Amino acid sequence: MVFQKERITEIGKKLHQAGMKLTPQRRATVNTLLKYQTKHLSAEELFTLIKREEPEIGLATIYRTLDLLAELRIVDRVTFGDGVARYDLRHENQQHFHHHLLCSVCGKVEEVHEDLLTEVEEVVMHKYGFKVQDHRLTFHGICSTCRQKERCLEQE
Amino acid sequence: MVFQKERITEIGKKLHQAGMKLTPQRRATVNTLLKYQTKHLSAEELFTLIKREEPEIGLATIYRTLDLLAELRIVDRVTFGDGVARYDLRHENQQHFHHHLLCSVCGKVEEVHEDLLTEVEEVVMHKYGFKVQDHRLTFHGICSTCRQKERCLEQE
DNA sequence: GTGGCTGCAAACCATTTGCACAAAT
DNA sequence: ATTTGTGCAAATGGTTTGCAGCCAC
Repeated sequence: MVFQKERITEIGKKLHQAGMKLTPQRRATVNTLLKYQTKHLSAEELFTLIKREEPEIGLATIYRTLDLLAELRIVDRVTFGDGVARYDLRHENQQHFHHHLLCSVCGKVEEVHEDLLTEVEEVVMHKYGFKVQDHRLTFHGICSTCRQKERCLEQE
Repeated sequence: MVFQKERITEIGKKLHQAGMKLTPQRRATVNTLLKYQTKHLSAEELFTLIKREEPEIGLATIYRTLDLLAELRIVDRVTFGDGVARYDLRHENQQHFHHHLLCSVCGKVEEVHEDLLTEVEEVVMHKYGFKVQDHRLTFHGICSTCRQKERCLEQE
């Protein structure tokens, strides 16, 4: 990760603008989020990973940091229907939140970074007078890997 | 609601097909879901309402009924980011789940019943090899009412 | 020394589960 | 009789909160 350092500095700036500090705990949290970008980790999972870097950290601090980062729109909270919140780093300059493909066979979550919804949002604006600021889109279905496996089994 | 009775009978059939009964408690639950179709009620909210019809009912029964109805794809569980699950009746013959417009000012949730995503699902299929079975789409933004209010304030 | 930040433990609260009893077939 | 469903109370588990101490400016 070449960009990691600058990304953290940049996040540090955002924090300072909001009158807050980039403490070691927060740094470690952001670090871990960066390192496991597409993994959709829960607070508990993050806890385990962050401890390696910052062994004294408490789970509550992580929740508080994530709340903070969410408010500053640095991360987004996602839920996939199990009762656990997961945290995704918002990509830089990414205006809208990315989408997810949730495989109902293996549980894997893929990310889709194309926007795809510009037209749909036009419709929502014109037909419903609703000014879209953000969205959450998750497709449930079968991922390519699982589909291939299914085909193999059929051929037996 | 003219259609309510037949809708319940139909749901009763689905239950029987799965080897289960349409008990008074379940009937009351479905009734209430029908009555408050677009309200996105939580289990607790449903509990209060269902009690009017079936005062002896326990909250656990409602959770169990909702699980059952969700498995039979009669209702869908939705979450809007507060940690509470809400339950929406799936419309008859509706292949895909409807979308939601969540107003960040007043908190109101509107429903959008047009599909809107057929093209997007094509892309997901071809580019990612992902076979879509269902989706969850929520737009966050400002509803028409709140936008009008904002405009009035600006003019002062 | 004031204000934000932290760790810990306790509290919270939506949901689930165990169990003994009831209803239906 | 066996299976399915129910109400109640207790347990669960992710998340939040209160608080005393800590750190930086």
